Amino acid sequence: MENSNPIAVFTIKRLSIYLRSLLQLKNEGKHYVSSIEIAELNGFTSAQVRKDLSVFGNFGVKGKGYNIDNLITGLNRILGLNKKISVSLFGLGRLGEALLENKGFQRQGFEFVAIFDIDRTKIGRKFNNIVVHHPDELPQIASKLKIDIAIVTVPNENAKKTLQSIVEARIRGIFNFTDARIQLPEGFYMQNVNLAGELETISYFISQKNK
Amino acid sequence: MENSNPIAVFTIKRLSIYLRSLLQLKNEGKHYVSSIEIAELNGFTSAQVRKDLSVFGNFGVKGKGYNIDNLITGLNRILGLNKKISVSLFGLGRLGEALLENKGFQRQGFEFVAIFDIDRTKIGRKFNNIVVHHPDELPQIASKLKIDIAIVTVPNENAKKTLQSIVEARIRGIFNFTDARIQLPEGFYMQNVNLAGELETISYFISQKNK
DNA sequence: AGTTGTGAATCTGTTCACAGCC
DNA sequence: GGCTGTGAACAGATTCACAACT
Repeated sequence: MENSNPIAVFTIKRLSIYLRSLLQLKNEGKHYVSSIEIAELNGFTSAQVRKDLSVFGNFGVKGKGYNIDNLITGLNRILGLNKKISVSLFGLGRLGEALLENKGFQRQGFEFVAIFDIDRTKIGRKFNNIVVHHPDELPQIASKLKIDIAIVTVPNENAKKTLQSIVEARIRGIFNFTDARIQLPEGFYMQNVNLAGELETISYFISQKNK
Repeated sequence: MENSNPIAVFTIKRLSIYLRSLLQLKNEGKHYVSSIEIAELNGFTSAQVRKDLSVFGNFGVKGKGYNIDNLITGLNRILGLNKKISVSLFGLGRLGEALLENKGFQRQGFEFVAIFDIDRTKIGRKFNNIVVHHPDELPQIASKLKIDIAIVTVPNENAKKTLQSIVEARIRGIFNFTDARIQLPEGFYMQNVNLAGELETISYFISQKNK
C-alpha cells in the first residue's frame, strides 16, 4: 500500500496533525480512538481521517477504532521520525534563534547540528552548544556531518545564493522562510513559509467582512 | 466581479506572491509585465495568473500585459493593504519578538499596536516602543484601540484560552502559531501555522527517497 | 451496535485552448 | 503578432454511503 502513487502533501500535513492529537490522547490515558474523535479534535471529517490513514495500511479495528500506541508508532515511522533527523540553520537572526529553541522541534526527533551566518561577530560563537560557521564552510561540514534538513531564515538579498549552496551540498529537505524560489532536483523537497503573505491573506478576509 | 462567490484562500495567497514580484519588477524600472513572466518568476502557469487576476476585474491590456503600477494599486486595495492594519501580539517569547521585528510585516501597512504576555517581568516594559500588558487587560485595550489582527505565539497550555479571549474582544483576524484550534464565529478568519508539522512533512518527503 | 476501509459521487482547483482585443 | 479573459475540459481532493468486520 505504502508505495502506490505519490502521496499528497495535504495528506502528510494532516498525518502530523493526527499524530499531535494522538500524543495528547495518550497523555490523557486513552488507549483507543475513533476516526470521529480525531476528526472533531481538528475540524476534519471522519471520512478524511480514515482515508488518510488507509493509504498507509490497515491501522484500525472495525467497530473499535484505532489503537493509539500502534497508530503513534505507525505515524512516526511513516513520517520518518523514528530516526534522528539532523537539521541545520542558515541565518541566525531573531527568527533563526526562535526556531533553534522551538520546543515543538525538539519534541520530535529533530536535532540541530550546524548553524551558518555571515556575521563575523557570530562566527565561532556557540548557540545552544552549536558553533556558528561561515556558509563558505558548508561543503566541508556537509561532507563530514550528515545534514538532512536546512532551515533558511537569511535576508532575501542572500537567499537565492544560500538555497543554491544548500542544494549543492545535497541537503535534500529545505524549510524556506525567504521570498526566494529555486528549481529543485529530483528527490529534494522544499517547504516555503511566507509570513508576510499569511498576514496579507488575513488582511484580505477581514477587509471583506467590513462592508 | 468582486462580489460573486467566496474567493479561494489559494487565490489570495497567490495574489500576495504576485504583489511581491510586482514590487520587485517596479524596482527594476519595468512598467508592463505579462502573465507569462509573473508565472515564471513564481513557478505557476500563466493561465493560473490570468484566472486569479480576472476574478477581481480586468487589469490587463490584451496584447500588452499588465501595467505594473495599476496592478500593484489594485492588489493592495484587494488585500486591504491600502489602510493601516493594527496588529497585536500575544506571547512575547523568542518567536513573538522575531515577528515584532519582521521586516516583511513593516514593509506593508501592518503596525503593531499592542503586546500581551503573562510574564510579570515583561509587563509594563516597552518593546519596539509598545508597552506590554497582561492579557486580562485585553477587553479594555481592545475597546479603546481598534485591533484588526492578533498574532498568537503563547505556549500551547495557554493557547485555547488566549484564542477565546481574542474572539471575545472581537479581533477578527488571527495568526495562530499554537496547536490549539477553536470554532470561529462568522466574519472571523484564522490562519494556522504549524512549524513542527512543516518539518515533519519535510521529513516524510526526504525519507521516501532514501530507498 | 459500532466503526473501519473504500469505491463512487461530488466538489474544488487547475489547465487548456481559443475568441476577442490591442 | 501577442497577450488577455474565460468557458470547457481535466485533475485532484473530499465526502458519501455502505459492505465487511468485531
